Amino acid sequence: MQNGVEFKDISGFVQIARAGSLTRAARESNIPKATLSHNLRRLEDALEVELFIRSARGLTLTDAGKAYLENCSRIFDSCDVAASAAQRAHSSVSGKIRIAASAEFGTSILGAATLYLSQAHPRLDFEVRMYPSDTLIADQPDFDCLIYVGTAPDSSYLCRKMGSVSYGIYASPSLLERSGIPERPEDMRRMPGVEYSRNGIPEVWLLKNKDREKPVKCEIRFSVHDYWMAKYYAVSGVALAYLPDFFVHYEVEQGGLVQVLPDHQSEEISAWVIYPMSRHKNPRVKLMVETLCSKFDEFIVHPGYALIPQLSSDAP
Amino acid sequence: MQNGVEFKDISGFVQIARAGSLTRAARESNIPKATLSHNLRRLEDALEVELFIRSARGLTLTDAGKAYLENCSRIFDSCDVAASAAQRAHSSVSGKIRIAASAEFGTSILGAATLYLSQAHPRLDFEVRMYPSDTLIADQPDFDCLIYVGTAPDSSYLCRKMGSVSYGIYASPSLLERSGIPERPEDMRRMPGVEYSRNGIPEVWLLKNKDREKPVKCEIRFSVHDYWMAKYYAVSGVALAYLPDFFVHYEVEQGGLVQVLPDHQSEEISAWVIYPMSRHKNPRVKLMVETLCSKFDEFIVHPGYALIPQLSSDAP
DNA sequence: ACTGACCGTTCAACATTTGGAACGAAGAAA
DNA sequence: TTTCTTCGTTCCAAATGTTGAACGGTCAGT
Repeated sequence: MQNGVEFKDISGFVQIARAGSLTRAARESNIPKATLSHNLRRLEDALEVELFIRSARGLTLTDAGKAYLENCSRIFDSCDVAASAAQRAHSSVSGKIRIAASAEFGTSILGAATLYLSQAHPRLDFEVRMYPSDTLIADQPDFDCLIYVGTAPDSSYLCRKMGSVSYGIYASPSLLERSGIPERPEDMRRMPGVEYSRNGIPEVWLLKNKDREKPVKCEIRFSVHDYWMAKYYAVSGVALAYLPDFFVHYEVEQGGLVQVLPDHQSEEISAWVIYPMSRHKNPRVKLMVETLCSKFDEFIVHPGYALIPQLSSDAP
Repeated sequence: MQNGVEFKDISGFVQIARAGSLTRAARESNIPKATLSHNLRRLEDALEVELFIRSARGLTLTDAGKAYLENCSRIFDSCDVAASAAQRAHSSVSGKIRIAASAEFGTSILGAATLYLSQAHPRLDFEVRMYPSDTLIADQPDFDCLIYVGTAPDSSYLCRKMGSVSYGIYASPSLLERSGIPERPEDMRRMPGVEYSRNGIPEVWLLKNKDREKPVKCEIRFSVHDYWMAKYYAVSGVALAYLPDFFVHYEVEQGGLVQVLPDHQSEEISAWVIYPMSRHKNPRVKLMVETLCSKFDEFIVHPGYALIPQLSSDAP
């Protein structure tokens, strides 16, 4: 490649050659004459060839100029080919989308969402990554989008609210049969519970009734950092668990779990889809985000998996 | 074409992609990291595509980046093709060379030189242009080179000395027979002469003998602005003429002219080949100039044409 | 945990490029 | 002839690009 030649020089040359004069080219392309003149000179110097004969009354292509001109369209074509190849690769709704979520959301929302998208867009592949809920977002470096529940995190990411979830306290019918059905939060004091802790900090069971929200306590017998484990203990009838409603939708429907104090629910907690802010919109990511947000409510009630109550572990 | 993309950006991208990291590419290409980083960003913005995934520990090509990279060599190839096409057209010793000279030199030096070159370089064409000796150089705008005798002219042209010529006074044997052979310059006072004038200024007949140079006068009966006409009158026996030696070489050899006062010659007068100074060397012009300079002495004694004495006009 | 090497980005001083206006040359029109 | 128009080039202030050094982040090896 000739040293110092730039695209603008070549494109300026082509315009001058086509227009037949520097002044006309300047008018047509809205580039000042001075600029075109400078750039043309630079091109000639780099090529070590005079492209035009400067007569007093305008420019005339030399033989070398004609030869160059004939080959210029090829240059632009090859650039366009390369650019559109890159853009096609970037913007095709195909290829892999890397998506991460904590385990409890993964199998419910993500399972349903990716299942849906995989059918709507056959050329889209998925790399779904579950991470323990106590992992920091920053530790998941290479993802296209990530699902997060709670307070919106770090500002170096874009957050979009998908919807909201609320929590309740759930127990298996067998547990309630044995210990009785609590009628007030205080009644749970002596009942066994499973505690979910994130980053070592136990989750507080917040319940709201008639605009008053207050923490509820019970006797913690299990501590886990995975909602699946918490649900497992609840379904098994050994503990109360504080769980997202949608996460136990199926188990409730099947009678494996019942909500304790149904009129005491947590606040609505926002569920976010988070994606790195990139300077160039990626249609794959956009599609994923749009889909998650618009169909959140559908996805949430169709968890892919559920725990079936295991009667064998029901009684000691 | 994408707006603002330049070659340096693309070539920087290729180097980064090949080197695998920005730092390594910077080291290998001696372009600062900062420059590569900026240019890469500019390319990505113009393409509206992310070419690399920025992980903490280096850059990784995206699918789009891979697609772009695969097409980049084509871009450079097309540029090289265009550039070398232009250079070939410029530097081939073929095509037309436009050369100008005053008439008396044209048929002698130029005739021989172009004849020689046309045989040595079959693909070289010639456009030979004669002009009256009193025409200004500046009036000959489009020429590759021009032959000029006398003081070196305008500085906006390159001048190269081919050699030198000297002048003498010539007459036909018949004239000398009638009027007698002069033995001193003063003896020509009453003899008829033909005067060459350039730009309306008569040429002075300067003769040098024993380091003393002085103007010679005779009775001017003809005034011309073309050496061919002057020679014509001399050969016809109606006038003395002050002519370049080489220009009458053939006529002297054939006995049509003899030199009057052979030990009185003019100073050596330089003959120049003049060509426009162009920023880029043209091998055709270079060849022409070299040939004229190196073979000047050969060309000068082989004039293409000569005047044959016409006896019919010898006597009234 | 701490250090050290290495990564890409940012910053600010510096260099280059750009572009409106003025210029000089040259044909056309008066 | 003189004037007018059109051409490409040159000038220089403002916009843009370049780049060495400093920076914040990450990882491998103490």
